[in-house]
Amino acid sequence: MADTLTGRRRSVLQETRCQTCSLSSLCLPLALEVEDMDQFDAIIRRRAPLKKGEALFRQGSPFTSVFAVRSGSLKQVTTEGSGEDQLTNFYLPSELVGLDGIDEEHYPGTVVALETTTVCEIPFDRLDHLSESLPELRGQLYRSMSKELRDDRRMMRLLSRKTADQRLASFFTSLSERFRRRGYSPYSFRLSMSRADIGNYLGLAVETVSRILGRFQSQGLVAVSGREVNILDLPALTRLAEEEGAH
Amino acid sequence: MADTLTGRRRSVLQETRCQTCSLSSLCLPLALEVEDMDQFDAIIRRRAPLKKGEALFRQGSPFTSVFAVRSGSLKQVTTEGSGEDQLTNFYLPSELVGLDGIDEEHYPGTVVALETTTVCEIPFDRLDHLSESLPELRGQLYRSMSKELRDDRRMMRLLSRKTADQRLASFFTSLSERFRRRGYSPYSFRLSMSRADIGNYLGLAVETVSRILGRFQSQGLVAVSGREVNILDLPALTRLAEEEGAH
DNA sequence: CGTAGAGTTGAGTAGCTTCAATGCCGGTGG
DNA sequence: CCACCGGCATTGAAGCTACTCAACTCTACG
Repeated sequence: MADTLTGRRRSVLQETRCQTCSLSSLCLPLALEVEDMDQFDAIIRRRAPLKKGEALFRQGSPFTSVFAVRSGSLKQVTTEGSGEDQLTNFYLPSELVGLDGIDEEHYPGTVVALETTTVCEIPFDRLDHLSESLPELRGQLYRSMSKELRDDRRMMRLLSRKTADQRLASFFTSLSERFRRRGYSPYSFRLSMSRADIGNYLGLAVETVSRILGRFQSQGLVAVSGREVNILDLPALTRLAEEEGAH
Repeated sequence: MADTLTGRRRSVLQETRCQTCSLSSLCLPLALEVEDMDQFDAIIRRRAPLKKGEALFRQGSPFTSVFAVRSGSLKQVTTEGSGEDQLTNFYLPSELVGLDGIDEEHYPGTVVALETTTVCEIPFDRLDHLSESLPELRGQLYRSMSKELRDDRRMMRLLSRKTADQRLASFFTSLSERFRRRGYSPYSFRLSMSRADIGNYLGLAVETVSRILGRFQSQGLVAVSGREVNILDLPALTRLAEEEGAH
């Protein structure tokens, strides 16, 4: 009785178990059996929601955990030397944050919530240890990192070969696809990041982002109102994003 | 007797064991004890040397193994859609090739030898299995991937915020550092890649690479003759590479 | 010694940046 | 409740970086 009460209280408070989490089919424990998932569940630490602008962790602080996004979104920002910040990633629900901190023992960038955001904290030493006895978990972890590597390569390609138009088209089609996979509308969504964030991420000046958004709008590709986005012609955007011959 | 003969023949032929490999302090088995290294050694497959221009594997072929570079160098090239190739990485001895193929089950790019090159093939299923019982090996694998993630982020920063001069300065300082760590001269080395490769990698036109090399030379930063490079003022190059405010 | 590919050099230009001014929206205090 | 303020976003004009195109030279290799 005490048990069920506690259980119920916890789950009402923060929907606290992986098994009942709507993201479990996308998240790290994806491949696990029920009893294995319990083990995994046991090492997770829930966190109080982050408010917009709050940091999950800061660049240089000691690496202890990776985090799975439960709701909301975040950005990762790296400050190097004297230079300005570089925004290296946006994170959506079910994605894993902090994997690039494993070697070097500290986080290589600051991760900040773009809106009210909840995350699951997964202490890395315990995750590593558990991955010893759960091959599926280990595999999933390898796959997550590998996927991030491939995404990074795609980003390099974007930054070195694509025009500003193609970059923005890629940005929208990629977001659209990510929303679709998570069960949201791929055509209509709200951007949680500012134009400055988008520009920084894509290697463009804010003004350029703004101008091209305007052009896309007049071409009937998207309808943008502030941070509200409606994708009107996804095929055309996709074509534009993949198009040959930049420069 | 038969045993020792076989052993001797193998080691003469291709210096076949991790324990006698001069790279072991940089390579994957770095953290392993002697007896563990034997286990690791047992799963490695040696390969005939690749000639210049030969592919280690091609984009889209099934992912089976990762490879450790033993000598020589390689480039990774990704062809996407109709667009041109994108060169995403150069690999030097002790570095691990193919980690971005783990998920998706096929290699996301073609890897080609830039000169005569030898590699050790490490079948991934056996590596994964071995990593179950060898935590140090597992940790090293996580760290390798994590490091690659961080390097990618640095590359993104380079591509989106740095001027052509800064990119080339970064390229030289990074190469210099990598040679130094491997026990070669950080000041004098031979480029195994063409100007076109460098340009593709750095997101610059060949002509731009050539022009800036000329300028660096006239500024007394480097002496370049064909593919032979002498770094004359490493501190200045480093300063230039890290310098504030691009664009 | 000749040729093909690699590398250099020059001229003109496109695309994006920078600087500057103005418009819009959402939150806060009177 | 409304007016004001500050940050975010848009728009315009001018400038510069790096690209393209084109011609030429060098170098490696048969």
